[in-house]
Amino acid sequence: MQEKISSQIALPVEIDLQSYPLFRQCEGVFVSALQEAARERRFEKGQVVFLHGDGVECFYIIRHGWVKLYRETLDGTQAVVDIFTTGHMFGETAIFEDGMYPYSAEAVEDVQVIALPIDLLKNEIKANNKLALDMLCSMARYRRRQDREIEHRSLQNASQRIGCFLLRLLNQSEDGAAHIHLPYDKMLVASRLGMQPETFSRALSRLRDKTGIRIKGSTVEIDSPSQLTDYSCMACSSEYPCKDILSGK
Amino acid sequence: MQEKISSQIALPVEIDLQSYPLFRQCEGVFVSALQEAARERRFEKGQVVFLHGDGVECFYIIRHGWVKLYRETLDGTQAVVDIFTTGHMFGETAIFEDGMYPYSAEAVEDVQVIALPIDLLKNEIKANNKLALDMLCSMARYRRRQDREIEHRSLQNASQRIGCFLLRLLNQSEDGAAHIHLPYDKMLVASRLGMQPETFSRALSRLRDKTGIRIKGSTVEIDSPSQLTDYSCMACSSEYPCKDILSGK
DNA sequence: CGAGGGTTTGAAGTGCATCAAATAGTGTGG
DNA sequence: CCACACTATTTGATGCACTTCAAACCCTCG
Repeated sequence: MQEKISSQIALPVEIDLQSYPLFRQCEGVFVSALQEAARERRFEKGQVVFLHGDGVECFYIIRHGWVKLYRETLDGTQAVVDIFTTGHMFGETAIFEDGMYPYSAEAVEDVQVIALPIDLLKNEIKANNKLALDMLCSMARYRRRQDREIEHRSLQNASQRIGCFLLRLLNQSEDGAAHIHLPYDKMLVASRLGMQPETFSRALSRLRDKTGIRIKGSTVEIDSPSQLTDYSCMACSSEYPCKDILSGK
Repeated sequence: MQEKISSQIALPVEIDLQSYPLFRQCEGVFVSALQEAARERRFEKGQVVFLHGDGVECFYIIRHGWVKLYRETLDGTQAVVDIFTTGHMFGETAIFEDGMYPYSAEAVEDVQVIALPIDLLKNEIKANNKLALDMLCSMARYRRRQDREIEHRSLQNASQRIGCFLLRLLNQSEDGAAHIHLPYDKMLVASRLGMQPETFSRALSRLRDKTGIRIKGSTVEIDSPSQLTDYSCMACSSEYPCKDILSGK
């Protein structure tokens, strides 16, 4: 399934970097240098953006589409680290690694990204304290997310994890919209939540029976979100109900 | 088991802060301000250092003993986030939280810590780019650890997790010492690894049978560490054999 | 010695994974 | 627009790993 194709389009691109939280406070010189170096690249579904261990030159901002970050064990099992979409940045933490990406990245569907040279970021962080602070905040946010992830994996059962996942999608859509659309196919949701597709299917049915949600294909209708939190957040140590940490980009 | 006793000793204390990686590059003024504000506190086994959600005033450096960081769910289950000993720092990430500790801390055995006012650190990070960079590195290190933790919990079985834990203890003792002592009681090791004490006991026996280690009470003798890596690192996506990330303080 | 924890062992239950097969859904070419 | 191919999803059956409950053992310390 993984193909590495080097014939991606890499064109200069117009982009308002200062609309991204990390660069909001940055000075014009740095931002214009970044903007000048920015290149648009497109990847088709299944294409690999970079592989774990590749030498690092760029970090990426997603303009459109979905990308999954994953790692592989010696025996070939794939562990999905995370799945990102529009507005999210990835690969930037390689600054603190020894020049290698800490995971692989693959387009989950056709995706359009901005590639930015990581050296520029690295140097600016060294020189610009505000950027360093923003980066610290962003890493702290990520850290909270990871902490919660670890907890969820050990304390929540499959149905509760799905419920929690749905609740976070609810939070992201401004209003508490009563029906939400799964962002990508169920197999991928399953791997994001660390379970098998079969388990996902069964766990989702169980969740339906317990919380009165309705499922039509990849759409989920939720009449009473509180019933969902009651069930899902029971085994979670976060504040009740769970505040969305995911949305931080 | 949790008692909150406010009658801890809090005495001024002499300490060479610059021997800690985070402060190595810091200027004299800041370091002496910190040193002046440093207070020694002792906690007996089972005593609570702070609770999740407490207002944050201090962060801590462990001088001697063991502290566990944990969170609790609504139904009272305790999830051990981590267990730290001499030289480690904890509570400092509260800088990026909204004035609350993100977990609770409890002395696992009698422990001696240095309490330092977190405001000083917060202000210095804002002013001192080098400190911010060191903090970034430290968070990146933590992040790698967490990433690996998530992976281990989903890909390794109980015996492999124990094997991995032992290997990290081996790395920490400079030579590849052939026998190591469990740092705290088995119940706690079990919860650190996210399993039940009974599971730990059984999994350790299985590990013994598979890798030829010998177990005498809380001492483990390892003749061939390579046999241990062969078995434990099989299900892990890190470089083989697993490099120690834990040791970063 | 005896009480009380930590640790081990046994038996039974639960949840998820795995393998296998049926079904639904999607896109393709005719 | 239909039939076909292919993939995603669901369902069933079974197995394994870990948990849970219970009891025995062991160790330490008063």
